[in-house]
Amino acid sequence: MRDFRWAARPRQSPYMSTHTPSVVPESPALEGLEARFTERWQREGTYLFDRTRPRAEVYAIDTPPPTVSGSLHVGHVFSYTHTDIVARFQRMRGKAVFYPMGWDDNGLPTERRVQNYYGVRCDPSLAYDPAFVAPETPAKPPISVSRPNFIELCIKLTVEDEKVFEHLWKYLGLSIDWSMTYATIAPPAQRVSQLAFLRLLERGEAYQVEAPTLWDVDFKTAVAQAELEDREMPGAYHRLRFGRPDGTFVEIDTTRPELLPACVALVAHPDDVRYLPLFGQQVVTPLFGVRVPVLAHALADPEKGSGIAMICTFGDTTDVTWWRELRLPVRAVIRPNGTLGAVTWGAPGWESADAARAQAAYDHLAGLSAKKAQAKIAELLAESGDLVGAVRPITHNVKFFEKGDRPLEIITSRQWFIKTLDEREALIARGREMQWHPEYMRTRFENWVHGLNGDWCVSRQRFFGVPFPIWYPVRADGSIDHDTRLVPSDGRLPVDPSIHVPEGYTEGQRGRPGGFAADPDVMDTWATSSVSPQLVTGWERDPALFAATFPMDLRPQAHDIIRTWLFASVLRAHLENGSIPWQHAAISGWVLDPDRKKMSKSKGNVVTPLGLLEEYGSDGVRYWAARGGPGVDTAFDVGQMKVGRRLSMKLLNASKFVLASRAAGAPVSEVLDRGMLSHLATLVADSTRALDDYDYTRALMNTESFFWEFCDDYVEL
RNA sequence: GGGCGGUUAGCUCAGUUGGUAGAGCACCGGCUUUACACGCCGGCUGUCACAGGUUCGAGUCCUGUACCGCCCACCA
Repeated sequence: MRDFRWAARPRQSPYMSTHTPSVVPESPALEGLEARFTERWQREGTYLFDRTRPRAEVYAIDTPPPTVSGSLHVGHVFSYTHTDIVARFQRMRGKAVFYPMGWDDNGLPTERRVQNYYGVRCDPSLAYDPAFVAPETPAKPPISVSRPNFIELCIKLTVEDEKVFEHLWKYLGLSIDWSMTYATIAPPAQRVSQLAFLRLLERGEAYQVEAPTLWDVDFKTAVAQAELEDREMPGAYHRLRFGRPDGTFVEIDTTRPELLPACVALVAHPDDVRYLPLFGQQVVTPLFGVRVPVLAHALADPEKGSGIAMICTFGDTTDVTWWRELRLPVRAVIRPNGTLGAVTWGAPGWESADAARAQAAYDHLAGLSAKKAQAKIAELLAESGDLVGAVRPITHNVKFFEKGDRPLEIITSRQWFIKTLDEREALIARGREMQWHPEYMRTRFENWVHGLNGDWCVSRQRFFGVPFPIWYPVRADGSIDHDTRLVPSDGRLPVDPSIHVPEGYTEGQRGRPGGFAADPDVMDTWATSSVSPQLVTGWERDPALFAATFPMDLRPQAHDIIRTWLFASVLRAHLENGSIPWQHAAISGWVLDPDRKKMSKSKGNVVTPLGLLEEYGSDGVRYWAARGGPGVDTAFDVGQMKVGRRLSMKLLNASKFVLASRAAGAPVSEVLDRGMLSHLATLVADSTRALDDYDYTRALMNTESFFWEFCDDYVEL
């Protein structure tokens, strides 16, 4: 009990105030409590962080900044309630709780929403128009606007979205310090993202390279391994025959015959006796007459298809591995928009035994999407007799960008990467420095780190995000010297290189020979949100605050973004600060609908949270949320919210009774009283232990059980 | 193919070192006119997914299987 005495608190209890007369209402009600307490907490600064306290007395929380352009759903209410329980517990323990809120407004979801909401498209080639005003209703056809204008609209809309979120969080009763709110697109966040990036660059931990990259053909941007998902898609095996020097054929199976013009080799397993005689020989591609070598590589699976595959630049990530390890040339046909580009057969790199025939065949394909080209080339191959047997439909997993609509392609492009592959063991060690709630979530982190197969691609060919603070000199011939980087001094950050000018240059030199060119890309949304611990704790901005709050205590988040946000945050703190970003990672589960499916917008089963809060009371909904332990997926259950609402009413009524009948200052002598107090002491000890262990569910169960006994037995007696 | 969770009353879930199966909701029956009908008291409900094993004793530990969910993988 001693832990809960009022004197131990840094400031007034949120629940008692000398400013409010302690009049016990005639008939207590839940209605209106949210608004009343929101107002009072705001007025009294109840949850303001006390930055005079030393690190040991601080509990710092790295709250997830919700994507404001996304929809609010009960999943948010669920997990943010869990964090709030921890925050309130730590506050009761006497800690100064550092509990800021952020808004994630970067990225594709915002761009998509702005495009639809205003009827605009971003055209980076246009100049900024200060007089531009968005139309009242979405323009049709969409108006093209410059990147700065587009970003203005993104900010305008996200500000509105943030108000809706803030109202919900306040109504829900989250004990956040609203004076420290940040937005991931605002200048302070941009500055930290850019500064941290420049530090990576200085240390050689970020680099730029032109290489095959996973690419979304609709968004026309590179994407990272962490943003991939597999989807089951119909496909079809096509068996193609390649000509051998002796006039016979070798047959290969492929699901992507449209990449035949991009074929650079055939490959089979080195131990595959069927193909031993072929290794080192050359074969000729059908239709295009390209001579390609037959090579051996252990990744080729003798069991799959005919056991020999064509390597194309690039059909999938295995092609990239083969291409790299077997040192093959590039013959790229897929363009960034997903169509087959123009090719001059017979030109260097496109040598053919029969260039005229190759050109004739290819002209049927040029300009088509991969899907249409596939059907067309199947026709052409059938006509030429090079398609063996019938096409065999199958269902297989195809890689998609998680927000994308068409399968990913692999396109060679210039991208920024952060070194991760070399850090794998160090990251796993960092993961072991942290405590995970529940513990088994650590395994997911380790599995992900072990499964990394490349460095982290952090550049995106998009508009609404943090730009790379980089320019390049333009050579006398007008080409861009990507190997020389012009970087701004720290004091100028944040910069937008498409608006600002590198030191020593004038705007008139932009894009001119002898002048400069801006890096056109923005950072991946995770590249910016992964420095949220540094951003909120005042890294390189407020040394005293940083010393008092970093490394932080808690990162609460959902398990589906362990591979993205959590992983990236651990990486950034490891590289930048040589430490873990937080001591504890609390991983919340999902809210499942009654059919045990994840509640999601696409399934149309999302319930608006504010409506629930109004119907059952914030306390009723929080009660339901608190029953879902760390990591545990929890069913959406209004029955439990009703129980929570009843419990809240009971609490008010019992309080009314006790407050109306309390005896002042009398020593406790009755056995009945002493027994109750003894049980209470045990409850407090157990609950404190449970909450220290992030087991708020157990604390709730025990406390609720005690409370009912208190009412039904002790109060009745 | 690899990994991680889960499977306990009609529903939602507890069950901390192995010691006679629990709560809430729902259902049924009573009660209650001043804290609370948003209440109180009582009752009904289980091959603890399945099969082996360890043990005096297994919901709990071990092995395997099935199903559900999630994550991952170099599925031509």
